Amino acid sequence: MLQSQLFCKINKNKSAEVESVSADLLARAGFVDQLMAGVFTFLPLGFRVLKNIENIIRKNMAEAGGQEILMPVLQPKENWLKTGRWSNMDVLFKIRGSGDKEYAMGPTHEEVVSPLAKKNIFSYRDLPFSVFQIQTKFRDELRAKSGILRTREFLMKDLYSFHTTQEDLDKYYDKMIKVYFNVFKELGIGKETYLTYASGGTFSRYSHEFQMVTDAGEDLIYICNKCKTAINKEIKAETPACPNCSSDSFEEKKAVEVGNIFKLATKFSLPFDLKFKDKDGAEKPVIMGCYGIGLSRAMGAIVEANYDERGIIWPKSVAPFAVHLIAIKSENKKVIATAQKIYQDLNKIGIKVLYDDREEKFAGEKFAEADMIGIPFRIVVSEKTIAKNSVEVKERSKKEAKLVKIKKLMQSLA
RNA sequence: CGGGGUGUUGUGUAAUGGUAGCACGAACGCUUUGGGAGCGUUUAGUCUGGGUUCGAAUCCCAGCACCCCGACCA
Repeated sequence: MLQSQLFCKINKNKSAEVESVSADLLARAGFVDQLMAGVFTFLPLGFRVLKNIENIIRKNMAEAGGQEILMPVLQPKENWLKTGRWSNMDVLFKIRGSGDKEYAMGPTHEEVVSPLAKKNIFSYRDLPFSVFQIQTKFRDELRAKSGILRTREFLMKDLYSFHTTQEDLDKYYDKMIKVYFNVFKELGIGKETYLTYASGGTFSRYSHEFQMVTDAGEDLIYICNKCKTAINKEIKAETPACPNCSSDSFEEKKAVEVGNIFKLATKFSLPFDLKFKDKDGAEKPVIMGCYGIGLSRAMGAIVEANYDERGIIWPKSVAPFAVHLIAIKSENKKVIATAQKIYQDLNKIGIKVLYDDREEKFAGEKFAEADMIGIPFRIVVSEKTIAKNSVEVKERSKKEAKLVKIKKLMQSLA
Protein backbone atom coordinates (compact mmCIF):
# COMPACT_ATOMS: atom_id res chain seq x y z
CA MET A 1 0.00 0.00 0.00
CA LEU A 2 1.28 3.42 -0.95
CA GLN A 3 1.04 5.82 1.95
CA SER A 4 0.36 8.67 -0.45
CA GLN A 5 -2.90 6.87 -1.30
CA LEU A 6 -3.86 5.91 2.23
CA PHE A 7 -7.28 7.18 3.27
CA CYS A 8 -6.56 8.58 6.70
CA LYS A 9 -4.89 11.59 8.18
CA ILE A 10 -2.44 11.77 11.02
CA ASN A 11 -3.30 14.46 13.52
CA LYS A 12 -0.47 16.07 15.45
CA ASN A 13 -2.73 17.86 17.85
CA LYS A 14 -3.64 15.92 20.91
CA SER A 15 -7.33 15.87 21.67
CA ALA A 16 -8.49 17.94 24.60
CA GLU A 17 -11.19 15.45 25.46
CA VAL A 18 -9.86 13.30 28.26
CA GLU A 19 -10.40 9.84 26.94
CA SER A 20 -8.30 6.72 27.17
CA VAL A 21 -4.81 6.50 25.70
CA SER A 22 -6.05 4.05 23.11
CA ALA A 23 -8.87 6.36 22.05
CA ASP A 24 -6.46 9.23 21.60
CA LEU A 25 -3.78 7.25 19.76
CA LEU A 26 -6.16 5.34 17.52
CA ALA A 27 -7.98 8.52 16.53
CA ARG A 28 -4.88 10.61 15.95
CA ALA A 29 -3.03 7.94 13.99
CA GLY A 30 -6.04 7.45 11.72
CA PHE A 31 -7.24 4.00 12.79
CA VAL A 32 -10.74 4.99 13.84
CA ASP A 33 -13.13 7.89 13.50
CA GLN A 34 -15.83 8.67 16.01
CA LEU A 35 -19.27 9.26 14.53
CA MET A 36 -21.02 9.82 17.85
CA ALA A 37 -20.69 8.74 21.46
CA GLY A 38 -19.88 5.04 21.40
CA VAL A 39 -20.01 4.60 17.64
CA PHE A 40 -16.93 4.39 15.44
CA THR A 41 -15.84 3.95 11.86
CA PHE A 42 -12.84 1.73 11.35
CA LEU A 43 -10.55 3.39 8.81
CA PRO A 44 -8.24 1.39 6.52
CA LEU A 45 -5.52 0.96 9.15
CA GLY A 46 -7.96 0.10 11.92
CA PHE A 47 -9.94 -2.20 9.69
CA ARG A 48 -6.79 -4.17 8.89
CA VAL A 49 -6.08 -4.62 12.58
CA LEU A 50 -9.66 -5.67 13.21
CA LYS A 51 -9.44 -8.26 10.42
CA ASN A 52 -6.23 -9.64 11.88
CA ILE A 53 -7.84 -9.98 15.30
CA GLU A 54 -10.83 -11.59 13.63
CA ASN A 55 -8.70 -14.15 11.85
CA ILE A 56 -6.83 -15.14 14.99
CA ILE A 57 -10.11 -15.67 16.79
CA ARG A 58 -11.69 -17.46 13.83
CA LYS A 59 -8.77 -19.87 13.61
CA ASN A 60 -8.92 -20.68 17.31
CA MET A 61 -12.68 -21.16 17.34
CA ALA A 62 -12.47 -23.48 14.37
CA GLU A 63 -9.80 -25.48 16.18
CA ALA A 64 -12.16 -25.73 19.14
CA GLY A 65 -14.73 -27.31 16.84
CA GLY A 66 -16.82 -24.20 16.30
CA GLN A 67 -18.64 -23.86 12.99
CA GLU A 68 -18.99 -20.33 11.75
CA ILE A 69 -22.41 -18.93 10.99
CA LEU A 70 -23.91 -15.47 10.71
CA MET A 71 -27.07 -14.67 12.59
CA PRO A 72 -29.27 -11.61 12.06
CA VAL A 73 -28.90 -8.36 13.95
CA LEU A 74 -32.60 -7.70 13.55
CA GLN A 75 -34.64 -9.98 15.77
CA PRO A 76 -38.32 -10.56 16.58
CA LYS A 77 -39.68 -9.10 19.80
CA GLU A 78 -41.46 -12.38 20.48
CA ASN A 79 -38.25 -14.27 21.22
CA TRP A 80 -37.16 -11.64 23.70
CA LEU A 81 -40.51 -11.73 25.44
CA LYS A 82 -40.06 -15.49 25.83
CA THR A 83 -36.87 -15.07 27.85
CA GLY A 84 -38.09 -12.01 29.70
CA ARG A 85 -35.23 -9.95 28.41
CA TRP A 86 -37.44 -7.63 26.34
CA SER A 87 -38.24 -5.79 29.54
CA ASN A 88 -35.41 -6.60 31.92
CA MET A 89 -32.37 -6.08 29.74
CA ASP A 90 -31.63 -2.37 30.06
CA VAL A 91 -29.19 -2.18 27.18
CA LEU A 92 -31.50 -3.74 24.61
CA PHE A 93 -31.98 -1.53 21.57
CA LYS A 94 -35.57 -1.65 20.41
CA ILE A 95 -36.65 -0.32 17.06
CA ARG A 96 -40.00 0.20 15.45
CA GLY A 97 -40.71 -0.84 11.89
CA SER A 98 -43.70 -0.37 9.65
CA GLY A 99 -47.07 -0.88 11.28
CA ASP A 100 -45.44 -0.04 14.60
CA LYS A 101 -44.01 -3.53 14.76
CA GLU A 102 -41.18 -3.78 17.25
CA TYR A 103 -37.83 -5.50 16.89
CA ALA A 104 -34.69 -6.02 18.92
CA MET A 105 -31.19 -5.19 17.68
CA GLY A 106 -29.09 -8.11 18.86
CA PRO A 107 -26.96 -7.39 21.95
CA THR A 108 -26.21 -11.13 22.15
CA HIS A 109 -27.77 -14.07 20.33
CA GLU A 110 -29.23 -16.66 22.67
CA GLU A 111 -32.69 -15.61 21.46
CA VAL A 112 -31.69 -16.54 17.92
CA VAL A 113 -29.36 -19.46 18.38
CA SER A 114 -31.65 -21.38 20.73
CA PRO A 115 -34.62 -21.61 18.35
CA LEU A 116 -32.15 -22.26 15.56
CA ALA A 117 -30.71 -25.18 17.50
CA LYS A 118 -34.20 -26.48 18.17
CA LYS A 119 -34.70 -26.98 14.44
CA ASN A 120 -31.55 -29.07 14.28
CA ILE A 121 -31.44 -31.06 17.51
CA PHE A 122 -33.60 -34.14 17.87
CA SER A 123 -31.46 -36.90 19.24
CA TYR A 124 -28.43 -37.25 21.49
CA ARG A 125 -26.72 -38.14 18.21
CA ASP A 126 -27.00 -34.49 17.18
CA LEU A 127 -24.94 -33.40 20.17
CA PRO A 128 -22.57 -31.93 21.10
CA PHE A 129 -21.77 -29.13 18.71
CA SER A 130 -20.84 -25.49 18.76
CA VAL A 131 -21.46 -22.59 16.41
CA PHE A 132 -20.02 -19.12 16.44
CA GLN A 133 -20.23 -15.84 14.63
CA ILE A 134 -18.25 -12.65 14.38
CA GLN A 135 -20.75 -9.87 14.17
CA THR A 136 -21.75 -6.36 15.10
CA LYS A 137 -23.60 -6.15 18.40
CA PHE A 138 -25.75 -3.33 19.69
CA ARG A 139 -26.04 -2.35 23.31
CA ASP A 140 -27.66 0.85 24.44
CA GLU A 141 -25.07 1.65 27.08
CA LEU A 142 -26.19 4.45 29.32
CA ARG A 143 -22.72 5.78 29.12
CA ALA A 144 -20.31 4.95 26.32
CA LYS A 145 -16.73 5.74 27.27
CA SER A 146 -13.02 5.34 26.73
CA GLY A 147 -13.09 5.34 22.94
CA ILE A 148 -13.55 1.85 21.52
CA LEU A 149 -13.34 0.20 24.95
CA ARG A 150 -17.03 0.70 25.68
CA THR A 151 -19.28 1.39 22.74
CA ARG A 152 -22.91 1.03 21.72
CA GLU A 153 -22.07 -0.78 18.51
CA PHE A 154 -19.18 -3.19 18.53
CA LEU A 155 -17.75 -6.26 16.89
CA MET A 156 -18.02 -9.43 18.93
CA LYS A 157 -17.34 -13.11 18.55
CA ASP A 158 -19.97 -15.21 20.24
CA LEU A 159 -19.84 -18.95 20.34
CA TYR A 160 -22.59 -21.21 21.66
CA SER A 161 -22.08 -24.81 22.65
CA PHE A 162 -24.76 -27.47 23.04
CA HIS A 163 -24.41 -30.59 25.16
CA THR A 164 -26.30 -33.60 26.47
CA THR A 165 -24.93 -33.35 30.00
CA GLN A 166 -23.51 -30.90 32.47
CA GLU A 167 -20.28 -32.94 32.54
CA ASP A 168 -19.86 -32.56 28.81
CA LEU A 169 -20.42 -28.81 29.10
CA ASP A 170 -17.89 -28.63 31.96
CA LYS A 171 -15.31 -30.39 29.85
CA TYR A 172 -15.87 -28.11 26.87
CA TYR A 173 -15.88 -25.04 29.11
CA ASP A 174 -12.50 -25.93 30.56
CA LYS A 175 -11.18 -26.46 27.07
CA MET A 176 -12.45 -23.04 26.03
CA ILE A 177 -10.56 -21.42 28.89
CA LYS A 178 -7.37 -22.76 27.34
CA VAL A 179 -8.46 -21.70 23.87
CA TYR A 180 -9.19 -18.21 25.14
CA PHE A 181 -5.80 -17.87 26.72
CA ASN A 182 -4.26 -18.91 23.44
CA VAL A 183 -6.29 -16.24 21.65
CA PHE A 184 -5.13 -13.52 24.02
CA LYS A 185 -1.57 -14.74 23.79
CA GLU A 186 -1.73 -14.52 20.01
CA LEU A 187 -3.27 -11.07 20.26
CA GLY A 188 -0.26 -9.94 22.26
CA ILE A 189 -2.06 -9.41 25.59
CA GLY A 190 -1.57 -12.86 27.10
CA LYS A 191 0.66 -11.65 29.91
CA GLU A 192 -1.73 -8.95 31.09
CA THR A 193 -4.88 -11.06 30.91
CA TYR A 194 -6.29 -12.87 33.95
CA LEU A 195 -8.94 -15.51 34.28
CA THR A 196 -11.45 -13.87 36.58
CA TYR A 197 -14.25 -15.48 38.56
CA ALA A 198 -17.52 -13.65 38.18
CA SER A 199 -21.07 -14.22 39.22
CA GLY A 200 -22.61 -17.13 37.36
CA GLY A 201 -26.27 -16.27 37.33
CA THR A 202 -28.98 -18.75 38.13
CA PHE A 203 -27.54 -21.98 36.86
CA SER A 204 -23.90 -22.06 37.81
CA ARG A 205 -21.89 -20.78 40.71
CA TYR A 206 -19.45 -18.82 38.60
CA SER A 207 -18.91 -17.46 35.16
CA HIS A 208 -15.49 -16.39 34.00
CA GLU A 209 -14.25 -13.13 32.62
CA PHE A 210 -10.95 -12.57 30.90
CA GLN A 211 -9.69 -9.31 32.29
CA MET A 212 -6.74 -7.42 30.85
CA VAL A 213 -4.99 -5.30 33.45
CA THR A 214 -4.77 -1.64 32.42
CA ASP A 215 -5.38 1.71 34.06
CA ALA A 216 -7.86 2.46 31.29
CA GLY A 217 -10.03 -0.39 32.52
CA GLU A 218 -13.32 0.32 34.22
CA ASP A 219 -13.46 -2.89 36.25
CA LEU A 220 -11.66 -3.72 39.46
CA ILE A 221 -10.27 -7.20 39.79
CA TYR A 222 -8.48 -8.91 42.66
CA ILE A 223 -5.61 -11.10 41.59
CA CYS A 224 -4.81 -13.95 43.93
CA ASN A 225 -1.18 -13.63 44.97
CA LYS A 226 -0.84 -17.38 45.17
CA CYS A 227 -2.41 -18.82 42.02
CA LYS A 228 -2.74 -15.64 39.90
CA THR A 229 -6.39 -16.30 39.22
CA ALA A 230 -8.56 -13.25 39.79
CA ILE A 231 -12.01 -12.53 41.15
CA ASN A 232 -14.17 -9.56 40.28
CA LYS A 233 -15.74 -7.06 42.65
CA GLU A 234 -18.95 -9.01 42.93
CA ILE A 235 -17.21 -12.18 44.04
CA LYS A 236 -14.87 -10.22 46.32
CA ALA A 237 -17.99 -9.06 48.19
CA GLU A 238 -19.24 -12.60 48.64
CA THR A 239 -16.15 -14.54 49.44
CA PRO A 240 -12.99 -13.79 51.39
CA ALA A 241 -11.02 -16.61 49.78
CA CYS A 242 -9.82 -17.40 46.28
CA PRO A 243 -12.31 -19.84 44.72
CA ASN A 244 -9.43 -21.53 42.95
CA CYS A 245 -6.83 -22.04 45.73
CA SER A 246 -8.47 -20.69 48.91
CA SER A 247 -5.75 -18.13 49.48
CA ASP A 248 -6.96 -14.82 50.91
CA SER A 249 -4.22 -12.55 49.65
CA PHE A 250 -5.18 -10.43 46.67
CA GLU A 251 -3.82 -7.57 44.67
CA GLU A 252 -6.34 -5.02 43.39
CA LYS A 253 -5.97 -3.90 39.76
CA LYS A 254 -7.97 -1.97 37.20
CA ALA A 255 -8.82 -4.06 34.17
CA VAL A 256 -10.89 -4.25 31.04
CA GLU A 257 -13.00 -7.28 30.23
CA VAL A 258 -11.91 -8.67 26.87
CA GLY A 259 -13.84 -11.91 27.04
CA ASN A 260 -16.31 -13.85 29.11
CA ILE A 261 -17.74 -17.32 29.20
CA PHE A 262 -20.89 -18.67 30.79
CA LYS A 263 -22.41 -21.97 31.60
CA LEU A 264 -25.95 -21.27 30.52
CA ALA A 265 -27.08 -24.78 31.33
CA THR A 266 -30.84 -24.79 30.65
CA LYS A 267 -31.47 -21.06 31.02
CA PHE A 268 -32.36 -20.71 27.35
CA SER A 269 -33.21 -24.27 26.40
CA LEU A 270 -36.21 -24.20 28.76
CA PRO A 271 -37.98 -21.07 27.39
CA PHE A 272 -37.37 -22.24 23.83
CA ASP A 273 -38.28 -25.84 24.61
CA LEU A 274 -34.93 -27.04 23.34
CA LYS A 275 -34.84 -30.78 24.04
CA PHE A 276 -33.29 -33.97 22.75
CA LYS A 277 -34.10 -37.69 23.03
CA ASP A 278 -31.45 -39.43 25.05
CA LYS A 279 -30.23 -43.01 24.73
CA ASP A 280 -32.70 -44.08 27.39
CA GLY A 281 -35.59 -42.71 25.34
CA ALA A 282 -36.22 -39.83 27.74
CA GLU A 283 -36.59 -36.24 26.55
CA LYS A 284 -34.06 -33.96 28.23
CA PRO A 285 -33.26 -30.28 27.99
CA VAL A 286 -30.15 -29.36 26.02
CA ILE A 287 -27.29 -27.99 28.13
CA MET A 288 -25.75 -24.79 26.75
CA GLY A 289 -22.66 -22.66 27.14
CA CYS A 290 -21.75 -19.32 25.62
CA TYR A 291 -18.41 -17.70 25.03
CA GLY A 292 -17.79 -14.11 23.98
CA ILE A 293 -14.86 -11.93 22.94
CA GLY A 294 -15.21 -8.27 22.05
CA LEU A 295 -13.02 -7.72 19.02
CA SER A 296 -13.16 -3.96 18.80
CA ARG A 297 -12.65 -3.70 22.53
CA ALA A 298 -9.72 -6.10 22.25
CA MET A 299 -8.20 -3.76 19.68
CA GLY A 300 -8.37 -0.91 22.19
CA ALA A 301 -7.02 -3.15 24.92
CA ILE A 302 -4.07 -4.17 22.75
CA VAL A 303 -3.18 -0.51 22.32
CA GLU A 304 -3.53 0.14 26.05
CA ALA A 305 -0.97 -2.60 26.62
CA ASN A 306 1.37 -1.62 23.78
CA TYR A 307 2.37 2.00 23.35
CA ASP A 308 5.03 4.51 24.28
CA GLU A 309 5.32 8.31 24.23
CA ARG A 310 5.62 8.27 20.43
CA GLY A 311 2.62 6.14 19.61
CA ILE A 312 1.28 2.64 19.21
CA ILE A 313 3.52 -0.45 19.13
CA TRP A 314 1.45 -3.15 17.44
CA PRO A 315 2.17 -6.79 18.19
CA LYS A 316 3.24 -8.45 14.93
CA SER A 317 0.19 -10.70 14.92
CA VAL A 318 -2.32 -7.88 14.55
CA ALA A 319 -0.30 -5.04 12.98
CA PRO A 320 -1.96 -3.39 9.97
CA PHE A 321 1.24 -3.97 7.98
CA ALA A 322 4.35 -6.02 8.69
CA VAL A 323 6.75 -3.43 7.33
CA HIS A 324 6.77 0.33 7.09
CA LEU A 325 9.06 1.21 4.20
CA ILE A 326 10.26 4.80 4.16
CA ALA A 327 12.11 6.57 1.37
CA ILE A 328 14.01 9.63 2.53
CA LYS A 329 13.79 12.67 0.31
CA SER A 330 16.83 13.00 -1.88
CA GLU A 331 18.03 14.45 -5.16
CA ASN A 332 19.61 11.13 -5.93
CA LYS A 333 17.00 9.32 -8.04
CA LYS A 334 18.47 6.02 -6.99
CA VAL A 335 16.95 6.35 -3.54
CA ILE A 336 13.36 6.29 -4.81
CA ALA A 337 14.20 3.66 -7.40
CA THR A 338 15.71 1.42 -4.75
CA ALA A 339 12.80 1.91 -2.37
CA GLN A 340 10.36 1.15 -5.15
CA LYS A 341 12.20 -2.02 -6.05
CA ILE A 342 12.18 -3.17 -2.43
CA TYR A 343 8.47 -2.35 -2.20
CA GLN A 344 7.72 -4.48 -5.23
CA ASP A 345 9.93 -7.32 -4.08
CA LEU A 346 8.32 -7.38 -0.64
CA ASN A 347 4.88 -7.41 -2.21
CA LYS A 348 5.94 -10.24 -4.46
CA ILE A 349 6.84 -12.47 -1.52
CA GLY A 350 3.59 -11.60 0.22
CA ILE A 351 4.84 -9.26 2.91
CA LYS A 352 2.35 -6.59 3.84
CA VAL A 353 4.11 -3.29 3.47
CA LEU A 354 3.10 0.32 3.83
CA TYR A 355 5.40 2.34 1.61
CA ASP A 356 5.82 5.98 2.54
CA ASP A 357 6.34 7.26 -1.00
CA ARG A 358 5.34 10.85 -0.26
CA GLU A 359 7.88 13.08 -1.94
CA GLU A 360 7.01 16.30 -0.21
CA LYS A 361 7.41 15.01 3.34
CA PHE A 362 10.60 15.38 5.34
CA ALA A 363 12.32 12.55 7.17
CA GLY A 364 11.40 13.79 10.61
CA GLU A 365 7.72 13.91 9.92
CA LYS A 366 7.77 10.50 8.27
CA PHE A 367 9.53 8.98 11.27
CA ALA A 368 7.16 10.64 13.72
CA GLU A 369 4.14 9.38 11.82
CA ALA A 370 5.61 5.91 11.48
CA ASP A 371 6.16 5.76 15.24
CA MET A 372 2.60 6.87 15.82
CA ILE A 373 1.13 4.26 13.46
CA GLY A 374 3.27 1.62 15.12
CA ILE A 375 4.06 -0.93 12.40
CA PRO A 376 6.51 -3.49 13.89
CA PHE A 377 9.34 -3.08 11.38
CA ARG A 378 10.59 0.10 9.78
CA ILE A 379 12.84 -0.05 6.74
CA VAL A 380 14.48 3.19 5.67
CA VAL A 381 16.05 3.81 2.30
CA SER A 382 18.20 6.93 1.97
CA GLU A 383 21.35 8.23 0.30
CA LYS A 384 23.31 7.07 3.30
CA THR A 385 21.99 3.53 3.13
CA ILE A 386 22.19 2.99 -0.60
CA ALA A 387 25.81 4.13 -0.57
CA LYS A 388 26.39 0.86 1.27
CA ASN A 389 23.85 -1.16 -0.73
CA SER A 390 21.92 -1.33 2.48
CA VAL A 391 18.74 -0.32 4.21
CA GLU A 392 18.18 0.64 7.80
CA VAL A 393 16.00 -1.77 9.73
CA LYS A 394 14.45 -0.80 13.03
CA GLU A 395 11.94 -2.53 15.21
CA ARG A 396 9.26 -0.23 16.56
CA SER A 397 9.68 -1.73 20.00
CA LYS A 398 13.44 -1.19 20.07
CA LYS A 399 15.70 1.82 20.30
CA GLU A 400 18.50 0.89 17.95
CA ALA A 401 18.46 0.49 14.19
CA LYS A 402 20.84 -1.57 12.12
CA LEU A 403 22.12 -1.46 8.57
CA VAL A 404 21.31 -4.53 6.52
CA LYS A 405 22.53 -5.27 3.00
CA ILE A 406 19.56 -5.22 0.65
CA LYS A 407 20.42 -8.65 -0.74
CA LYS A 408 20.60 -10.06 2.75
CA LEU A 409 17.30 -8.47 3.73
CA MET A 410 15.48 -10.07 0.83
CA GLN A 411 17.12 -13.43 1.49
CA SER A 412 16.13 -13.37 5.14
CA LEU A 413 12.54 -12.54 4.30
CA ALA A 414 12.09 -14.90 1.36
C1' C B 1 -30.34 7.08 34.65
C1' G B 2 -28.34 10.89 38.77
C1' G B 3 -24.46 14.61 39.18
C1' G B 4 -20.72 17.82 36.96
C1' G B 5 -18.19 20.11 32.81
C1' U B 6 -17.59 21.85 27.82
C1' G B 7 -19.33 23.51 22.83
C1' U B 8 -15.02 29.22 18.60
C1' U B 9 -12.33 27.31 10.92
C1' G B 10 -10.62 20.26 9.33
C1' U B 11 -7.62 19.89 14.40
C1' G B 12 -5.77 22.33 18.99
C1' U B 13 -6.71 26.96 21.25
C1' A B 14 -7.17 32.81 22.51
C1' A B 15 -10.56 36.64 23.06
C1' U B 16 -15.34 37.84 30.01
C1' G B 17 -20.10 42.81 26.83
C1' G B 18 -17.00 46.64 22.09
C1' U B 19 -12.32 45.02 15.18
C1' A B 20 -13.18 36.98 16.30
C1' G B 21 -6.75 36.27 16.91
C1' C B 22 -2.81 32.41 17.08
C1' A B 23 -0.69 27.47 15.97
C1' C B 24 -1.22 22.98 13.18
C1' G B 25 -3.59 21.32 8.66
C1' A B 26 -4.94 22.44 3.61
C1' A B 27 -3.79 25.36 -1.23
C1' C B 28 -0.14 28.17 -4.23
C1' G B 29 4.96 30.00 -5.01
C1' C B 30 10.07 29.97 -3.82
C1' U B 31 13.51 27.51 -0.69
C1' U B 32 14.58 22.88 1.47
C1' U B 33 18.82 15.99 2.69
C1' G B 34 17.80 11.50 8.39
C1' G B 35 13.52 13.13 13.80
C1' G B 36 7.10 16.71 13.14
C1' A B 37 11.75 22.18 8.06
C1' G B 38 11.99 28.02 6.27
C1' C B 39 9.87 32.55 3.95
C1' G B 40 5.64 34.68 1.57
C1' U B 41 0.49 34.61 -0.05
C1' U B 42 -4.24 32.31 0.59
C1' U B 43 -8.14 29.31 2.85
C1' A B 44 -11.77 28.42 6.68
C1' G B 45 -14.99 29.32 12.54
C1' U B 46 -18.44 31.43 17.46
C1' C B 47 -23.60 24.06 18.16
C1' U B 48 -29.18 25.32 17.27
C1' G B 49 -33.42 28.44 18.58
C1' G B 50 -35.14 32.29 21.52
C1' G B 51 -34.14 36.51 24.98
C1' U B 52 -31.40 40.84 27.43
C1' U B 53 -28.42 44.95 25.28
C1' C B 54 -26.81 50.58 21.32
C1' G B 55 -23.73 46.20 20.87
C1' A B 56 -23.33 38.98 22.62
C1' A B 57 -18.34 33.87 21.40
C1' U B 58 -19.01 36.23 26.20
C1' C B 59 -25.03 37.33 30.11
C1' C B 60 -30.17 34.63 30.53
C1' C B 61 -33.74 30.57 28.86
C1' A B 62 -34.66 26.18 26.03
C1' G B 63 -32.83 22.39 23.01
C1' C B 64 -28.94 19.40 20.91
C1' A B 65 -24.08 17.30 21.16
C1' C B 66 -19.69 15.62 23.37
C1' C B 67 -16.59 14.57 27.75
C1' C B 68 -15.96 13.26 32.99
C1' C B 69 -17.68 10.99 37.95
C1' G B 70 -21.25 7.62 39.74
C1' A B 71 -24.95 3.90 38.93
C1' C B 72 -25.70 0.03 35.32
C1' C B 73 -23.26 -3.98 32.56
C1' A B 74 -24.80 -12.58 30.11
